Amino acid sequence: MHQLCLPTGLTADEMERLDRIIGRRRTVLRGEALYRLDAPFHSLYAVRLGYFKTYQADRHGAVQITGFQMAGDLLGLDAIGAGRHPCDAVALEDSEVCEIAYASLQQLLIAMPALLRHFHRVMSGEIMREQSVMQLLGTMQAPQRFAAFLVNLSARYEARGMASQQFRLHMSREEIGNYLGLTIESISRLLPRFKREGLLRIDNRDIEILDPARLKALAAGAIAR
Amino acid sequence: MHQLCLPTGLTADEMERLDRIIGRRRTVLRGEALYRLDAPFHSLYAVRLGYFKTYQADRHGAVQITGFQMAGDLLGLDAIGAGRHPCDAVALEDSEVCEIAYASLQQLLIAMPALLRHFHRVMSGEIMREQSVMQLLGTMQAPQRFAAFLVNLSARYEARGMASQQFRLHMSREEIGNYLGLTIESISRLLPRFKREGLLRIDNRDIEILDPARLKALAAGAIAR
DNA sequence: CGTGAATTTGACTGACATCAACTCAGGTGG
DNA sequence: CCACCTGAGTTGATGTCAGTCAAATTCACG
Repeated sequence: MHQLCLPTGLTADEMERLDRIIGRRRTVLRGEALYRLDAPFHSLYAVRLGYFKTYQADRHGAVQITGFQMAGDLLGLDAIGAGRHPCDAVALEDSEVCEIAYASLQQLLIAMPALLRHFHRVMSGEIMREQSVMQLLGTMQAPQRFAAFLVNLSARYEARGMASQQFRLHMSREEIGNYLGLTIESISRLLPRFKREGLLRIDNRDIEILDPARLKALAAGAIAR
Repeated sequence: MHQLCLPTGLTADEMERLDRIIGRRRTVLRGEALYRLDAPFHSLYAVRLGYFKTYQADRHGAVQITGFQMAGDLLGLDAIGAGRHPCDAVALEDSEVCEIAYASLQQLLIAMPALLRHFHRVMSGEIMREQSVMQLLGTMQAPQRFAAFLVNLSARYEARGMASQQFRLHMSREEIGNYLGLTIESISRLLPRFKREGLLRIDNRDIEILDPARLKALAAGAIAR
Protein backbone atom coordinates (compact mmCIF):
# COMPACT_ATOMS: atom_id res chain seq x y z
CA MET A 1 0.00 0.00 0.00
CA HIS A 2 1.20 3.48 -0.70
CA GLN A 3 0.12 7.08 -0.50
CA LEU A 4 -1.74 6.90 -3.76
CA CYS A 5 -4.13 4.12 -2.85
CA LEU A 6 -4.59 4.45 0.85
CA PRO A 7 -7.21 6.84 2.09
CA THR A 8 -9.13 7.53 -1.09
CA GLY A 9 -12.78 6.79 -1.41
CA LEU A 10 -12.14 4.40 -4.24
CA THR A 11 -14.43 1.53 -5.16
CA ALA A 12 -13.06 -1.97 -5.44
CA ASP A 13 -13.24 -1.68 -9.20
CA GLU A 14 -11.32 1.55 -9.14
CA MET A 15 -8.70 0.08 -6.86
CA GLU A 16 -8.20 -2.68 -9.37
CA ARG A 17 -7.72 -0.22 -12.21
CA LEU A 18 -5.17 1.61 -10.13
CA ASP A 19 -3.38 -1.65 -9.45
CA ARG A 20 -3.22 -2.37 -13.13
CA ILE A 21 -1.27 0.74 -14.05
CA ILE A 22 1.26 0.18 -11.29
CA GLY A 23 4.27 -1.00 -13.16
CA ARG A 24 7.13 -3.26 -12.38
CA ARG A 25 8.67 -3.38 -8.99
CA ARG A 26 12.22 -2.33 -8.71
CA THR A 27 14.77 -3.13 -6.06
CA VAL A 28 17.26 -0.45 -5.12
CA LEU A 29 20.15 -1.54 -2.98
CA ARG A 30 21.53 0.55 -0.15
CA GLY A 31 23.53 3.46 -1.57
CA GLU A 32 22.18 3.03 -5.09
CA ALA A 33 20.25 5.74 -6.87
CA LEU A 34 16.62 5.32 -7.88
CA TYR A 35 17.20 8.27 -10.20
CA ARG A 36 19.79 10.95 -10.64
CA LEU A 37 19.75 14.67 -11.17
CA ASP A 38 18.60 15.63 -14.68
CA ALA A 39 17.36 12.14 -15.54
CA PRO A 40 14.30 12.43 -17.78
CA PHE A 41 11.02 12.04 -15.93
CA HIS A 42 8.61 9.29 -16.91
CA SER A 43 7.36 7.81 -13.69
CA LEU A 44 6.58 8.41 -10.10
CA TYR A 45 7.75 5.85 -7.59
CA ALA A 46 5.90 4.56 -4.57
CA VAL A 47 8.21 3.30 -1.86
CA ARG A 48 7.06 -0.19 -0.83
CA LEU A 49 9.91 -1.11 1.42
CA GLY A 50 12.97 0.61 2.78
CA TYR A 51 14.10 4.20 3.02
CA PHE A 52 15.28 6.90 0.64
CA LYS A 53 16.79 10.33 0.76
CA THR A 54 16.50 13.00 -1.91
CA TYR A 55 19.12 15.70 -2.20
CA GLN A 56 20.29 18.52 -4.40
CA ALA A 57 23.89 19.58 -4.89
CA ASP A 58 24.92 22.97 -6.19
CA ARG A 59 27.81 23.16 -8.59
CA HIS A 60 30.28 23.69 -5.80
CA GLY A 61 29.30 20.51 -4.09
CA ALA A 62 27.17 21.91 -1.28
CA VAL A 63 24.57 19.20 -0.70
CA GLN A 64 21.13 19.75 0.76
CA ILE A 65 18.98 16.77 1.64
CA THR A 66 15.41 17.78 0.83
CA GLY A 67 13.59 14.78 2.25
CA PHE A 68 13.57 11.28 3.68
CA GLN A 69 11.00 8.91 2.19
CA MET A 70 9.77 5.75 3.81
CA ALA A 71 7.38 2.99 2.78
CA GLY A 72 4.16 4.61 1.61
CA ASP A 73 5.77 7.80 0.35
CA LEU A 74 5.77 8.92 -3.26
CA LEU A 75 8.95 9.96 -5.06
CA GLY A 76 9.34 12.15 -8.11
CA LEU A 77 6.55 14.71 -7.76
CA ASP A 78 9.12 17.48 -8.13
CA ALA A 79 10.05 16.26 -11.61
CA ILE A 80 6.70 16.75 -13.33
CA GLY A 81 7.29 20.44 -13.84
CA ALA A 82 10.52 20.35 -15.78
CA GLY A 83 10.30 16.85 -17.17
CA ARG A 84 13.58 15.97 -15.49
CA HIS A 85 14.45 15.04 -11.96
CA PRO A 86 15.76 18.07 -10.06
CA CYS A 87 17.48 15.92 -7.44
CA ASP A 88 19.05 12.55 -6.70
CA ALA A 89 17.06 9.86 -4.92
CA VAL A 90 19.27 7.34 -3.11
CA ALA A 91 18.31 4.34 -1.02
CA LEU A 92 19.44 4.47 2.62
CA GLU A 93 18.99 0.72 2.83
CA ASP A 94 17.94 -2.07 0.49
CA SER A 95 14.57 -0.91 -0.74
CA GLU A 96 11.78 -1.66 -3.15
CA VAL A 97 9.62 0.71 -5.17
CA CYS A 98 6.73 0.47 -7.60
CA GLU A 99 7.00 2.42 -10.77
CA ILE A 100 3.90 4.39 -11.79
CA ALA A 101 4.10 5.69 -15.33
CA TYR A 102 2.94 9.27 -15.27
CA ALA A 103 1.21 8.94 -18.63
CA SER A 104 -0.94 6.07 -17.40
CA LEU A 105 -1.62 7.83 -14.17
CA GLN A 106 -2.90 10.84 -16.06
CA GLN A 107 -5.37 8.65 -17.93
CA LEU A 108 -6.62 7.26 -14.70
CA LEU A 109 -6.88 10.64 -12.98
CA ILE A 110 -9.22 11.75 -15.74
CA ALA A 111 -11.36 8.67 -15.33
CA MET A 112 -11.40 8.71 -11.53
CA PRO A 113 -12.21 12.03 -9.87
CA ALA A 114 -11.63 10.62 -6.40
CA LEU A 115 -8.12 9.67 -7.39
CA LEU A 116 -7.51 13.08 -8.94
CA ARG A 117 -8.58 14.78 -5.77
CA HIS A 118 -6.36 12.48 -3.78
CA PHE A 119 -3.37 13.03 -6.01
CA HIS A 120 -3.73 16.76 -5.55
CA ARG A 121 -3.90 16.29 -1.81
CA VAL A 122 -0.64 14.39 -1.92
CA MET A 123 1.12 17.06 -3.98
CA SER A 124 -0.30 19.82 -1.82
CA GLY A 125 0.86 17.92 1.25
CA GLU A 126 4.37 17.88 -0.13
CA ILE A 127 4.22 21.66 -0.54
CA MET A 128 3.08 22.00 3.06
CA ARG A 129 5.82 19.73 4.29
CA GLU A 130 8.43 21.81 2.55
CA GLN A 131 6.98 24.99 3.97
CA SER A 132 7.38 23.66 7.45
CA VAL A 133 11.00 22.78 6.67
CA MET A 134 11.43 26.37 5.51
CA GLN A 135 10.08 27.52 8.84
CA LEU A 136 12.43 25.15 10.61
CA LEU A 137 15.49 26.30 8.68
CA GLY A 138 14.53 29.95 8.75
CA THR A 139 13.53 30.51 12.35
CA MET A 140 14.50 27.65 14.66
CA GLN A 141 17.60 27.09 16.73
CA ALA A 142 19.41 23.79 16.69
CA PRO A 143 17.66 22.01 19.59
CA GLN A 144 14.26 23.03 18.30
CA ARG A 145 15.11 21.83 14.79
CA PHE A 146 16.18 18.46 16.04
CA ALA A 147 13.14 18.12 18.28
CA ALA A 148 10.89 19.02 15.35
CA PHE A 149 12.63 16.40 13.25
CA LEU A 150 12.03 13.68 15.82
CA VAL A 151 8.42 14.70 16.39
CA ASN A 152 7.83 14.62 12.66
CA LEU A 153 9.36 11.18 12.26
CA SER A 154 7.30 9.94 15.18
CA ALA A 155 4.11 11.31 13.62
CA ARG A 156 4.86 9.61 10.33
CA TYR A 157 5.33 6.25 12.03
CA GLU A 158 2.15 6.76 13.97
CA ALA A 159 0.24 7.55 10.76
CA ARG A 160 1.43 4.19 9.44
CA GLY A 161 0.34 2.35 12.53
CA MET A 162 3.91 1.65 13.54
CA ALA A 163 5.60 2.22 16.88
CA SER A 164 5.88 5.97 17.19
CA GLN A 165 7.74 6.20 20.50
CA GLN A 166 10.48 3.82 19.58
CA PHE A 167 12.11 3.59 16.22
CA ARG A 168 15.32 3.42 14.31
CA LEU A 169 17.01 6.35 12.64
CA HIS A 170 17.63 5.01 9.19
CA MET A 171 19.80 7.97 8.29
CA SER A 172 23.26 8.85 9.57
CA ARG A 173 23.95 11.74 11.94
CA GLU A 174 25.49 13.53 9.03
CA GLU A 175 22.35 13.13 6.94
CA ILE A 176 20.16 14.36 9.79
CA GLY A 177 22.43 17.35 10.26
CA ASN A 178 22.44 18.16 6.59
CA TYR A 179 18.65 17.99 6.37
CA LEU A 180 18.36 20.31 9.37
CA GLY A 181 20.97 22.80 8.18
CA LEU A 182 23.36 21.71 10.95
CA THR A 183 26.63 19.80 11.15
CA ILE A 184 27.17 16.25 12.28
CA GLU A 185 28.89 17.59 15.39
CA SER A 186 25.84 19.58 16.40
CA ILE A 187 23.61 16.52 16.13
CA SER A 188 26.14 14.55 18.05
CA ARG A 189 26.02 17.07 20.88
CA LEU A 190 22.25 17.33 20.85
CA LEU A 191 21.68 13.63 21.36
CA PRO A 192 23.36 13.25 24.76
CA ARG A 193 21.83 16.53 25.81
CA PHE A 194 18.30 15.33 25.05
CA LYS A 195 19.15 12.14 26.86
CA ARG A 196 20.41 14.05 29.89
CA GLU A 197 17.18 16.02 29.92
CA GLY A 198 15.15 12.86 30.01
CA LEU A 199 13.62 13.35 26.57
CA LEU A 200 15.15 10.34 24.86
CA ARG A 201 16.74 7.00 25.33
CA ILE A 202 19.41 6.41 22.73
CA ASP A 203 21.11 3.26 21.64
CA ASN A 204 23.12 4.06 18.59
CA ARG A 205 20.55 4.53 15.85
CA ASP A 206 17.68 3.27 17.96
CA ILE A 207 15.67 5.95 19.65
CA GLU A 208 13.00 5.92 22.29
CA ILE A 209 11.04 9.04 22.98
CA LEU A 210 10.57 9.14 26.74
CA ASP A 211 8.73 12.42 27.05
CA PRO A 212 6.71 13.06 23.87
CA ALA A 213 4.85 16.01 25.37
CA ARG A 214 8.00 17.88 26.29
CA LEU A 215 9.63 17.03 22.98
CA LYS A 216 6.60 18.40 21.13
CA ALA A 217 6.63 21.53 23.26
CA LEU A 218 10.29 22.03 22.45
CA ALA A 219 9.61 21.50 18.74
CA ALA A 220 6.72 23.95 18.84
CA GLY A 221 9.00 26.62 20.17
CA ALA A 222 8.88 26.47 23.95
CA ILE A 223 12.00 28.57 24.25
CA ALA A 224 14.87 26.19 23.62
CA ARG A 225 17.06 25.92 26.67
CA MET B 1 -3.15 36.32 -17.80
CA HIS B 2 -1.88 34.01 -15.15
CA GLN B 3 0.08 30.85 -14.63
CA LEU B 4 -2.89 28.68 -15.33
CA CYS B 5 -3.64 29.91 -18.84
CA LEU B 6 -0.33 30.99 -20.19
CA PRO B 7 1.85 28.37 -21.77
CA THR B 8 -0.58 25.51 -22.21
CA GLY B 9 -1.38 24.02 -25.54
CA LEU B 10 -5.02 24.94 -25.17
CA THR B 11 -7.36 25.55 -28.06
CA ALA B 12 -9.36 28.75 -28.28
CA ASP B 13 -12.45 26.87 -27.19
CA GLU B 14 -10.64 25.44 -24.19
CA MET B 15 -9.34 28.86 -23.25
CA GLU B 16 -12.87 30.12 -23.25
CA ARG B 17 -14.04 27.35 -20.98
CA LEU B 18 -11.21 28.15 -18.61
CA ASP B 19 -12.21 31.80 -18.66
CA ARG B 20 -15.72 30.88 -17.74
CA ILE B 21 -14.83 29.18 -14.47
CA ILE B 22 -12.66 32.06 -13.39
CA GLY B 23 -14.74 33.70 -10.75
CA ARG B 24 -15.08 37.19 -9.49
CA ARG B 25 -12.17 39.52 -9.19
CA ARG B 26 -11.26 40.66 -5.78
CA THR B 27 -9.28 43.69 -4.72
CA VAL B 28 -7.00 43.34 -1.73
CA LEU B 29 -5.59 46.54 -0.31
CA ARG B 30 -2.05 46.87 0.93
CA GLY B 31 -1.70 45.13 4.26
CA GLU B 32 -5.00 43.27 3.96
CA ALA B 33 -5.22 39.49 3.97
CA LEU B 34 -6.46 37.52 0.97
CA TYR B 35 -6.91 34.63 3.38
CA ARG B 36 -5.82 33.76 6.87
CA LEU B 37 -4.36 30.73 8.54
CA ASP B 38 -6.94 27.94 8.99
CA ALA B 39 -9.50 29.56 6.72
CA PRO B 40 -11.41 26.84 4.86
CA PHE B 41 -10.15 26.22 1.36
CA HIS B 42 -12.50 26.65 -1.59
CA SER B 43 -10.55 28.46 -4.24
CA LEU B 44 -7.18 29.13 -5.70
CA TYR B 45 -6.30 32.72 -6.50
CA ALA B 46 -4.45 34.01 -9.52
CA VAL B 47 -2.66 37.27 -8.87
CA ARG B 48 -3.61 39.71 -11.62
CA LEU B 49 -2.02 42.82 -10.25
CA GLY B 50 0.15 43.66 -7.29
CA TYR B 51 2.22 41.67 -4.87
CA PHE B 52 1.62 39.25 -2.01
CA LYS B 53 3.53 37.50 0.69
CA THR B 54 2.60 34.23 2.35
CA TYR B 55 3.83 33.41 5.81
CA GLN B 56 3.45 30.97 8.65
CA ALA B 57 3.71 31.82 12.33
CA ASP B 58 4.36 29.26 15.01
CA ARG B 59 2.50 29.59 18.28
CA HIS B 60 5.29 31.62 19.82
CA GLY B 61 5.09 34.21 17.10
CA ALA B 62 8.14 33.26 15.06
CA VAL B 63 7.16 34.21 11.52
CA GLN B 64 8.53 32.64 8.37
CA ILE B 65 7.68 34.16 5.03
CA THR B 66 7.36 31.26 2.62
CA GLY B 67 6.99 33.17 -0.63
CA PHE B 68 6.40 36.38 -2.52
CA GLN B 69 3.80 36.20 -5.28
CA MET B 70 3.51 38.64 -8.14
CA ALA B 71 1.12 39.04 -11.06
CA GLY B 72 0.80 35.69 -12.80
CA ASP B 73 1.42 33.58 -9.71
CA LEU B 74 -1.08 31.22 -8.19
CA LEU B 75 -1.96 31.30 -4.49
CA GLY B 76 -3.46 28.58 -2.34
CA LEU B 77 -1.97 25.37 -3.75
CA ASP B 78 -0.76 24.46 -0.28
CA ALA B 79 -4.34 24.40 1.03
CA ILE B 80 -5.69 21.58 -1.14
CA GLY B 81 -4.22 18.89 1.07
CA ALA B 82 -5.78 19.81 4.39
CA GLY B 83 -8.80 21.74 3.13
CA ARG B 84 -7.66 24.79 5.09
CA HIS B 85 -5.06 27.40 4.38
CA PRO B 86 -1.83 26.62 6.22
CA CYS B 87 -0.59 30.21 6.03
CA ASP B 88 -1.63 33.84 5.75
CA ALA B 89 -1.55 35.61 2.38
CA VAL B 90 -1.21 39.37 2.68
CA ALA B 91 -0.98 42.03 -0.02
CA LEU B 92 2.25 44.04 -0.05
CA GLU B 93 0.49 46.71 -2.08
CA ASP B 94 -2.99 47.27 -3.47
CA SER B 95 -3.59 44.14 -5.52
CA GLU B 96 -6.16 42.26 -7.50
CA VAL B 97 -6.77 38.53 -7.77
CA CYS B 98 -9.10 36.20 -9.65
CA GLU B 99 -10.82 33.54 -7.67
CA ILE B 100 -10.83 30.06 -9.19
CA ALA B 101 -13.18 27.68 -7.44
CA TYR B 102 -11.34 24.43 -6.94
CA ALA B 103 -14.48 22.37 -7.56
CA SER B 104 -14.99 23.94 -10.98
CA LEU B 105 -11.34 23.63 -11.78
CA GLN B 106 -11.48 19.92 -11.03
CA GLN B 107 -14.32 19.50 -13.52
CA LEU B 108 -12.32 21.27 -16.14
CA LEU B 109 -9.12 19.32 -15.45
CA ILE B 110 -11.01 16.12 -16.15
CA ALA B 111 -12.33 17.51 -19.42
CA MET B 112 -9.05 19.05 -20.57
CA PRO B 113 -5.98 16.85 -20.32
CA ALA B 114 -3.69 19.67 -21.46
CA LEU B 115 -4.87 21.77 -18.56
CA LEU B 116 -4.43 18.88 -16.15
CA ARG B 117 -0.89 18.40 -17.29
CA HIS B 118 -0.26 22.08 -16.95
CA PHE B 119 -1.76 22.27 -13.50
CA HIS B 120 0.53 19.49 -12.36
CA ARG B 121 3.48 21.34 -13.80
CA VAL B 122 2.57 24.39 -11.78
CA MET B 123 2.24 22.41 -8.54
CA SER B 124 5.45 20.55 -9.23
CA GLY B 125 7.15 23.85 -9.94
CA GLU B 126 6.09 25.09 -6.53
CA ILE B 127 7.67 22.01 -4.96
CA MET B 128 10.90 22.70 -6.86
CA ARG B 129 10.91 26.32 -5.82
CA GLU B 130 10.58 25.37 -2.18
CA GLN B 131 13.37 22.84 -2.51
CA SER B 132 15.69 25.52 -3.74
CA VAL B 133 14.73 27.69 -0.78
CA MET B 134 15.58 24.73 1.44
CA GLN B 135 18.98 24.58 -0.23
CA LEU B 136 19.37 28.31 0.29
CA LEU B 137 18.44 28.19 3.98
CA GLY B 138 20.32 24.99 4.66
CA THR B 139 23.66 25.57 2.98
CA MET B 140 24.23 29.18 1.94
CA GLN B 141 25.85 32.06 3.76
CA ALA B 142 24.20 35.45 3.97
CA PRO B 143 25.73 37.10 0.85
CA GLN B 144 24.98 34.06 -1.26
CA ARG B 145 21.40 33.94 -0.01
CA PHE B 146 20.80 37.53 -0.87
CA ALA B 147 22.42 37.18 -4.29
CA ALA B 148 20.27 34.12 -4.99
CA PHE B 149 17.20 36.09 -3.96
CA LEU B 150 17.99 38.91 -6.38
CA VAL B 151 18.85 36.54 -9.22
CA ASN B 152 15.58 34.73 -8.67
CA LEU B 153 13.54 37.93 -8.68
CA SER B 154 15.33 39.03 -11.83
CA ALA B 155 14.56 35.73 -13.54
CA ARG B 156 10.89 36.01 -12.64
CA TYR B 157 10.65 39.47 -14.14
CA GLU B 158 12.45 38.27 -17.23
CA ALA B 159 10.03 35.37 -17.60
CA ARG B 160 7.22 37.93 -17.61
CA GLY B 161 8.89 40.07 -20.23
CA MET B 162 9.54 42.85 -17.76
CA ALA B 163 12.78 44.67 -17.03
CA SER B 164 14.98 42.13 -15.31
CA GLN B 165 18.00 44.30 -14.55
CA GLN B 166 16.12 47.10 -12.94
CA PHE B 167 13.18 46.69 -10.66
CA ARG B 168 11.60 47.66 -7.43
CA LEU B 169 11.73 45.62 -4.26
CA HIS B 170 8.10 45.49 -3.28
CA MET B 171 8.92 43.99 0.09
CA SER B 172 10.63 45.64 3.04
CA ARG B 173 14.17 44.82 4.17
CA GLU B 174 12.63 43.05 7.10
CA GLU B 175 10.52 40.85 4.84
CA ILE B 176 13.49 40.02 2.66
CA GLY B 177 15.53 39.13 5.71
CA ASN B 178 12.79 36.99 7.15
CA TYR B 179 12.35 35.08 3.89
CA LEU B 180 16.10 34.45 3.74
CA GLY B 181 16.46 33.44 7.39
CA LEU B 182 18.40 36.62 8.18
CA THR B 183 17.72 39.83 10.11
CA ILE B 184 16.90 43.22 8.74
CA GLU B 185 20.35 44.41 9.86
CA SER B 186 22.09 41.77 7.78
CA ILE B 187 20.21 42.80 4.67
CA SER B 188 20.96 46.40 5.46
CA ARG B 189 24.67 45.63 5.58
CA LEU B 190 24.63 43.49 2.48
CA LEU B 191 23.16 46.20 0.28
CA PRO B 192 25.95 48.77 0.56
CA ARG B 193 28.45 45.95 0.32
CA PHE B 194 27.03 44.73 -3.00
CA LYS B 195 27.00 48.33 -4.13
CA ARG B 196 30.64 48.81 -3.12
CA GLU B 197 31.53 45.70 -5.09
CA GLY B 198 29.91 47.08 -8.20
CA LEU B 199 27.13 44.49 -8.27
CA LEU B 200 24.19 46.80 -7.73
CA ARG B 201 22.96 50.33 -7.89
CA ILE B 202 20.54 51.05 -5.10
CA ASP B 203 18.06 53.81 -4.61
CA ASN B 204 15.90 52.99 -1.66
CA ARG B 205 13.72 50.15 -2.91
CA ASP B 206 14.76 50.52 -6.52
CA ILE B 207 17.50 48.20 -7.61
CA GLU B 208 19.64 47.96 -10.69
CA ILE B 209 21.73 44.90 -11.28
CA LEU B 210 25.00 46.17 -12.72
CA ASP B 211 26.86 42.88 -13.02
CA PRO B 212 24.36 40.05 -13.56
CA ALA B 213 27.09 37.52 -14.35
CA ARG B 214 28.97 38.09 -11.13
CA LEU B 215 25.76 38.17 -9.12
CA LYS B 216 24.73 34.83 -10.62
CA ALA B 217 28.17 33.40 -9.89
CA LEU B 218 27.88 34.53 -6.29
CA ALA B 219 24.39 33.02 -6.01
CA ALA B 220 25.61 29.77 -7.51
CA GLY B 221 28.22 29.44 -4.80
CA ALA B 222 31.37 31.16 -6.05
CA ILE B 223 32.82 31.30 -2.57
CA ALA B 224 31.22 34.32 -0.91
CA ARG B 225 33.82 36.86 0.08
C1' DC C 1 40.16 -9.53 15.41
C1' DG C 2 41.42 -5.74 12.40
C1' DT C 3 40.43 -1.97 9.50
C1' DG C 4 37.97 1.97 7.90
C1' DA C 5 33.90 4.54 8.59
C1' DA C 6 30.83 6.74 11.79
C1' DT C 7 30.43 9.10 15.87
C1' DT C 8 31.80 11.56 19.92
C1' DT C 9 34.25 15.01 22.40
C1' DG C 10 37.00 19.20 23.16
C1' DA C 11 39.07 23.78 22.05
C1' DC C 12 38.68 27.56 19.31
C1' DT C 13 36.61 30.73 15.81
C1' DG C 14 33.60 33.30 13.14
C1' DA C 15 29.30 34.72 11.02
C1' DC C 16 25.38 36.56 12.09
C1' DA C 17 22.18 38.01 15.86
C1' DT C 18 21.21 41.28 19.27
C1' DC C 19 20.95 45.66 21.25
C1' DA C 20 21.04 50.42 20.78
C1' DA C 21 21.60 54.82 18.78
C1' DC C 22 21.04 57.38 14.85
C1' DT C 23 19.35 58.99 10.06
C1' DC C 24 16.13 59.64 6.67
C1' DA C 25 11.78 59.94 4.00
C1' DG C 26 7.21 60.90 3.78
C1' DG C 27 3.04 62.45 5.43
C1' DT C 28 0.22 65.57 8.54
C1' DG C 29 -1.52 69.47 10.54
C1' DG C 30 -0.78 73.95 12.61
C1' DC D 1 5.69 76.42 4.55
C1' DC D 2 7.79 74.05 7.93
C1' DA D 3 7.89 71.66 12.41
C1' DC D 4 6.82 67.41 13.90
C1' DC D 5 6.04 62.59 13.98
C1' DT D 6 6.34 57.88 12.65
C1' DG D 7 8.08 53.93 10.60
C1' DA D 8 11.77 52.18 7.66
C1' DG D 9 16.37 51.76 7.19
C1' DT D 10 21.36 52.30 8.56
C1' DT D 11 25.37 51.87 11.39
C1' DG D 12 28.23 50.50 15.32
C1' DA D 13 29.43 47.69 19.49
C1' DT D 14 29.03 43.41 21.57
C1' DG D 15 27.52 38.61 22.33
C1' DT D 16 26.55 33.89 21.15
C1' DC D 17 25.31 29.80 18.74
C1' DA D 18 26.84 26.70 15.92
C1' DG D 19 30.73 25.88 12.67
C1' DT D 20 35.51 24.36 12.10
C1' DC D 21 39.40 21.76 13.15
C1' DA D 22 41.50 18.01 15.43
C1' DA D 23 41.87 13.99 18.15
C1' DA D 24 39.82 10.09 20.52
C1' DT D 25 36.51 6.44 20.54
C1' DT D 26 33.18 3.23 18.98
C1' DC D 27 30.95 0.60 15.51
C1' DA D 28 30.20 -2.29 11.44
C1' DC D 29 31.72 -5.73 8.88
C1' DG D 30 34.82 -8.73 6.38
